[in-house]
Amino acid sequence: MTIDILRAMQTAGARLTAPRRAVARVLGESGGWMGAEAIAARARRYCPSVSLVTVYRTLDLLETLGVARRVHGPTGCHGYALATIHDGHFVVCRDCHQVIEFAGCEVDRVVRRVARRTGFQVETHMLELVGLCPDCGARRRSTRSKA
Amino acid sequence: MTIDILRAMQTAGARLTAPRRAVARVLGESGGWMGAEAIAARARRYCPSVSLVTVYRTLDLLETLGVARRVHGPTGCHGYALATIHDGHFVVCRDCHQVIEFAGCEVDRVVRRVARRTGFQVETHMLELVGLCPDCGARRRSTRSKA
DNA sequence: GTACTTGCAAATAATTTGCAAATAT
DNA sequence: ATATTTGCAAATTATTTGCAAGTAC
Repeated sequence: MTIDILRAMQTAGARLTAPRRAVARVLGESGGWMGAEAIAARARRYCPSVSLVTVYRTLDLLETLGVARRVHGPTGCHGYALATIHDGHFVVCRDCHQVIEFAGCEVDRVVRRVARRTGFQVETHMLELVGLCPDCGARRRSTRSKA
Repeated sequence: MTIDILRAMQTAGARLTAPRRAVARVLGESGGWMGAEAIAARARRYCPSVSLVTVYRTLDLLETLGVARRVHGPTGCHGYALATIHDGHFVVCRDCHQVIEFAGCEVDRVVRRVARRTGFQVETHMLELVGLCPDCGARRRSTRSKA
């Protein structure tokens, strides 16, 4: 996980600095998405001096390299998650922020159909599913039954 | 178009004020998405005093009523467009901002498949296609061939 | 008449930029 | 050695809120 991120940066000719390693590690260790502020807070475990600004810059870099992807909450708030599938999308849990990736090809059919019907030359698309992960779903059900 | 928006507000028990009529009209006349600032500017044609704050508030209302929908540009900037299909999605032109809706049922299959595979209980999803509309696509092609 | 709306000004939130000092290669 | 990267402070952008005055019903 983390290693892949570091390798991607290195391959791209970016320097492997302590702040960047820290952000990569945080993203690699998290099984979900995190906001910039949270990433910065957590990254300070590994690089105490890291600033929020650098986190933003690093996230930009990682997004460009395709190893991290933006998560758009329904409310508009942004976060980032590790991207391991090329051109994938996320299902995100609204409770615990866990994310699971799925391949973009699952929607390609829809994209092609809409493109043909509308005459649009579709270049990109954003898709994100939001709901409850199995754990949070189960927790909710048991909590509700107790009430 | 515009009438439908007014009717929806009325049905919901919201008051039909001049600012709201103006925003509704702007959205109804636009064949694409517009940002809050642009909507405010245009709405002043019909209600000179309308403020940006009220535009935001009205857009919130219209979104709640389901007659307008948020458009999430790839860069994160937000806009709004008229929503005529229940639970639909947009294809948006990155040049002229034109939007065309398509039905949500086109992606339901994908959503169900991913839900089953991941065990997530999917509640909502966001999908947006971005590209060039037929006109802008043609314009680009002819411009490029001249160069 | 009354509850809902508006507009102003100010607050908030999230992200970006200029620039000198620090550092990976 | 040098070009890249960092952190600070300040700027920007987008949106929200408190509140008194205005208005639809």
